[in-house]
Amino acid sequence: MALVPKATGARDALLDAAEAIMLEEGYAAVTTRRIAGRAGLNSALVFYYFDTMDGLFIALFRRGAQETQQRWDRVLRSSQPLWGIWDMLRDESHTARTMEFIALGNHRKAIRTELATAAKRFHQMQRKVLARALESYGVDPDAWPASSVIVILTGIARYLLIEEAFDVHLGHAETVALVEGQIRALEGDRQPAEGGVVAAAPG
Amino acid sequence: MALVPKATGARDALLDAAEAIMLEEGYAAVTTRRIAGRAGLNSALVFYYFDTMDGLFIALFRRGAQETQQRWDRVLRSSQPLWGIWDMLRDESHTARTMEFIALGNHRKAIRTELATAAKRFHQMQRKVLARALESYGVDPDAWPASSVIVILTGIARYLLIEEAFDVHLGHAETVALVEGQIRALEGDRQPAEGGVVAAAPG
DNA sequence: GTCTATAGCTGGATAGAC
DNA sequence: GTCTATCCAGCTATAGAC
Repeated sequence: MALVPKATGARDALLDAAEAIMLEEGYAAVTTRRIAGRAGLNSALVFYYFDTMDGLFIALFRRGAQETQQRWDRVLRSSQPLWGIWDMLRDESHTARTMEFIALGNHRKAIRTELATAAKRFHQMQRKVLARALESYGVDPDAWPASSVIVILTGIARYLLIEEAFDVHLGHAETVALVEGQIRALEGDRQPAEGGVVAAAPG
Repeated sequence: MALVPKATGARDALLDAAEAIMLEEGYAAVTTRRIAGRAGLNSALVFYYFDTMDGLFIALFRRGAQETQQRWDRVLRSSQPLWGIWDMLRDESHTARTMEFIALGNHRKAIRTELATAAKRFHQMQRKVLARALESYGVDPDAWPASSVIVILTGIARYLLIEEAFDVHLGHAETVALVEGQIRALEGDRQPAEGGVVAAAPG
C-alpha cells in the first residue's frame, strides 16, 4: 500500500488517473474522457466500474480514506502522539486531497455523507490516544479537552497549508513556533525516527 | 452597500446571479448560460462585461473583497477587537464564499493572485489593531504575537465552520468555550450592541 | 472486460443585427 | 448595451460488438 498507488488493474488505473487530475486541476476537471485518456483506457469503463461520476468520487474517497486510516494507525502508535498528530496534520499531500473533497462535498450530498463519516471516525481515533497521553502529562482535561486540542491543531495546520499554497506566510513561523513550543513542553523534542509521516511505506 | 447586493444594472445583476450559483452549487456550476438565465439576461452579456469566465470570477471576488473590507473596518473599530474578530471569523456567510474562491484559486493562477493580495491586506489590517489591543491588555507579544493570534483564531473558526457544514460537531462546543474563555479573560463579556457582525447594513 | 459508436445535452466564445 | 444565431468542443451516459 504505497502512498502513490500503482495501478494493478483497470479499476485502480482509473482511480489513479482521477486522483491525479483532481489534485492538479480540481474536481471539476475530473471527467470520464480525461480519466480514460490519462489511464490509456476507454471512457466507457468508468461507467462499467463506477456507474456514475458520483460513484467514482465515492470510490476514490474511500480508497484514500483507507490509506489515511492506516497512516493514522501508525502515527497514533507513536510514543509522542502530539508530535505525530501535528506532523501528520501538517502533511500537505494528505490535506490537499481532503480539501478538494470538502469543496466537492459542499455541493454533493453523497460525498458530504462520506466525508462526515470519515471525519468522525478519525476524530474519535485521535481523541482516544490523545486523551490518554494528555492525562499522562498531567494536563487538566477540563481546561484542555482532547477533542478541543484536535480541533485546534487541525484548524491551525490546515489554515497554514491553505495560505502556503497561496504563498501567504504572515504569522506562520511564529505560529508554528508557538504550537511546537507547547508540544515540546509536554513531549520533549521530536524524535524523528519513529512514527513519522514521511517514512510511510517501504521502498 | 448591503450584504446581499441588489442589482442596479446588468453588470451587477450578472454578478449577483453568479454569486448565488457559486454558493449554492459550487464554482463549477457557474456557467455563462446559468448566470444569464438566473439574471433574466442574455448569456452573451457575460462576455461583453467580463471578457472571459476568469474575468467574471475576478470581478466577483473583488466586489466581495470590497464588502469584506468595509465589514472589517467596522469590526476593527470596536472597543473589543478580539470579540469583533472572533465573531466576524465565525460568520458563516462570509466564510462560505471565501472557501469557494479558495477551491477555485487552488487551480487558477489569476484567482490565486487575487486571493493572496486580499489575504495579506486583511491580515495586516487585523494585526495592527490586535497588536495594540493585546499590548493594552498586558499580553506578552513574544509569547502571543498578534499575527499568530490571527492565524490561530482564523484556523479554528474556519475549521469549525467546515465541519458544521457537514454536521460534524465533535469537540466544537468545548473549543468555542475554550477560545471564548480566553477572550473573556482579556476583554470581559461580549458587548453585543456595538461592532457586531449581524447589524451590518441599515434596513 | 474492453472496445466503438453515438445519442442528447451543455459548455465557452464569437459575429453581427438592432 | 442587448439581443439572436451559431460554431465547435466537451460532457454523461447507453447500446451493443467483440
